[in-house]
Amino acid sequence: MQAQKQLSPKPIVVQVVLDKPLSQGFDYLWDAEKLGALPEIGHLVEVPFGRAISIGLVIKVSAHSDYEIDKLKQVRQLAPLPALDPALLRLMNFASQYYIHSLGETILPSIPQMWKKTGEWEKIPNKLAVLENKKNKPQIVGDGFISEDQLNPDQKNALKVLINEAANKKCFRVILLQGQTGSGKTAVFLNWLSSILVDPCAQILLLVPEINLTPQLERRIKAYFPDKVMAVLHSGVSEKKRGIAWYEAMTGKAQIILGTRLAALTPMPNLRAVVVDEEHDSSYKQQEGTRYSARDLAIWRAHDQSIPILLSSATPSLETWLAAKSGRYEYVRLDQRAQGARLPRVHLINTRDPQNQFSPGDVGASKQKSLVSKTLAHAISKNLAAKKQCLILINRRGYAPVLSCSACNWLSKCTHCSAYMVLHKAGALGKRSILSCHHCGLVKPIPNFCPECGNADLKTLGHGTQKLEDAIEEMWPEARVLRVDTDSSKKNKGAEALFQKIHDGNVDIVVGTQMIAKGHDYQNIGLVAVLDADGRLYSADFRAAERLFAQLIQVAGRAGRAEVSGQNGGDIYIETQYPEAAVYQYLLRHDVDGFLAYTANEREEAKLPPFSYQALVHAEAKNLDKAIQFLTELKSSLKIKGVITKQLKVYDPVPKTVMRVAGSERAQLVIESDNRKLLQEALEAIDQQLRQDSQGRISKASRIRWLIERDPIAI
DNA sequence: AGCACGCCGACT
DNA sequence: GTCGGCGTGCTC
Repeated sequence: MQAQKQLSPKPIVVQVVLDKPLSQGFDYLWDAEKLGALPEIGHLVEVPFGRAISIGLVIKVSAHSDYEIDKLKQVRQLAPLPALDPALLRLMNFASQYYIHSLGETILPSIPQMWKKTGEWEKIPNKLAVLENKKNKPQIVGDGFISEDQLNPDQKNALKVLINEAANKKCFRVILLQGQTGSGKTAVFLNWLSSILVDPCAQILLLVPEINLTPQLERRIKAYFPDKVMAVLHSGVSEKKRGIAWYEAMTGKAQIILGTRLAALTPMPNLRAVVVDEEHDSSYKQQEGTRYSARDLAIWRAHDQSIPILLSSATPSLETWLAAKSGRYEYVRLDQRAQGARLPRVHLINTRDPQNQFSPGDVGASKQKSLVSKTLAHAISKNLAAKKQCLILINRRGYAPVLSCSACNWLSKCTHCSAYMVLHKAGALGKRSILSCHHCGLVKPIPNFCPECGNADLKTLGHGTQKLEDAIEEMWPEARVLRVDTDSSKKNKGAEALFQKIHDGNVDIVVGTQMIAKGHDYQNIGLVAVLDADGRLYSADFRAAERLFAQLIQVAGRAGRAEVSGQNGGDIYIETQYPEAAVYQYLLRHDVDGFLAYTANEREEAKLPPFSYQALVHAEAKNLDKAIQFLTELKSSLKIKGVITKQLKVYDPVPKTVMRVAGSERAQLVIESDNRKLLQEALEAIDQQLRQDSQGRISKASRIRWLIERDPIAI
């Protein structure tokens, strides 16, 4: 009705997708005069939608619309951005289909917030001009450069394989670079990238896991490429800086794009090579919105654009390792530990063996000492005497995982979730001690009396980092103890400051979660201990052992990093009730390939991934029965339709491990097939069926929120 | 998804 | 008599 002007005989119609679970696009009129440009596929625009104003992406330009043309509204504004390039749009299209999410929901969240503030669009061209003028101040000083001729023979060989004739012509290659921590993988791939960046236009993408991104790596890259522009994209970078980095990547101004999973979706018109560091890391899997795997999408992208991609890891994922073994990927090994650093000695402490435990008769045996085995305590004392740092890991933050009543067995359950509320002592999250639910964030004061029976004697069960910190301080009063976990790094200005303290040698014993192991390379750690390692083995998830193994190998890599001549490799102590378990036995021998071969065998027999492909249908409702019933009905309708065959298995619906979260209850259905295509077709059919009797992602009949997830990492 | 429209229940 | 529950349909 507003396009009532002199309608030219040939209107310009654009189709726009929005960040909504709507599979269709919407048509709008394009007033080239008002918008000051002709439309292109990949343009970011502002459009009226319903009675709101929304942001969308142009995916089609034509002179016709299937909708009544005089009912079309007009595009309100065009972003001051070039159009997203066709290669990126191909990637987005693939991701949208593969992960069963709308195109809009796939593209729009990948665009930095800065570019979606339509009110700012007018001012941006000026701002960019100003920025252009005051640039050229390299804030990062390079450090850690190892030139090609400083590489050890192993590294030189690896590099020779990477830089060959094939590398000169544009072609798709996947290379697994496997080597122990300290074997110098980074130096190898940075030298490889440097051979690609000889082309002044070439862009390279370096993906790193969520927590691994530290100034340390940035400095190192800067040392290799002092004259290149680097764009850094991760959640620690401010909104504005991220927006600018993304823009520099999209316009080709930045040659090096360093970032976490999100960076895999960045437009890079001159992309020539990709590196995925720690390729096995689960943080490459997005767990919200379009649940993509950044590693898998990066491989797809490399294939689509005919460029090489290098996957680097000390403990490759089973998928990658098998592909390399079978010759589907190239396989490059770095088996020598660089510069004479030796592998740490692994010690398994059987906590069921009374010999390893303090007995009441021992001098100074106390409640505190029950947290640490006698064998470990001795090793810590010895290590401290040798003026080395100790790293003690426990995979639970807070003081104690549960509070309980000694009289009536009341436990501190969360009222909204099927989980216990964790006791945090004063000083961790606030000034007062509290109970906190790690699933929904609910915080409660600590009751003085049991809410059930009024008994005043409440006691804690189990222990977390806080309690361990207390115990350690009591056992080694002369030692300087530092706790590193999400809570303590929130209180300080990020984990970085804490890591620096360790670096500077201002700490003797570090207590913390897995987080410590992913931070830095430290120079003076003589001992690493893992308490209650078994915790992760109890999990029902079939990938638990694989994850634990990778974490333990990574942790072990922190010990004895010192590359001082004559240094020992350091010691790693693992407290376990099951020292005979395969994970620990392979770890004892540092036998990564043995463990992977063993795991591959197990998976093949059970026909589990990577010997089959999986997907999940999540369902969330007010109560579990409804969610289960919804999935049961879905399953039986699939059976009737003949979707379920010998080649496509649909399991029975089950409650999720943490069934209740924030007041709603959740169930899931596993779908499995050894045929990728068949699974894909089935998922598309399921999506279509569920959409038919849903609005958005909520079913009409039963008010169930549902979601399809492809290649889940935990089930 | 987000939102308006519309038709039935317990309330100032 | 109305305020508000959430079932239903639409968004170019």
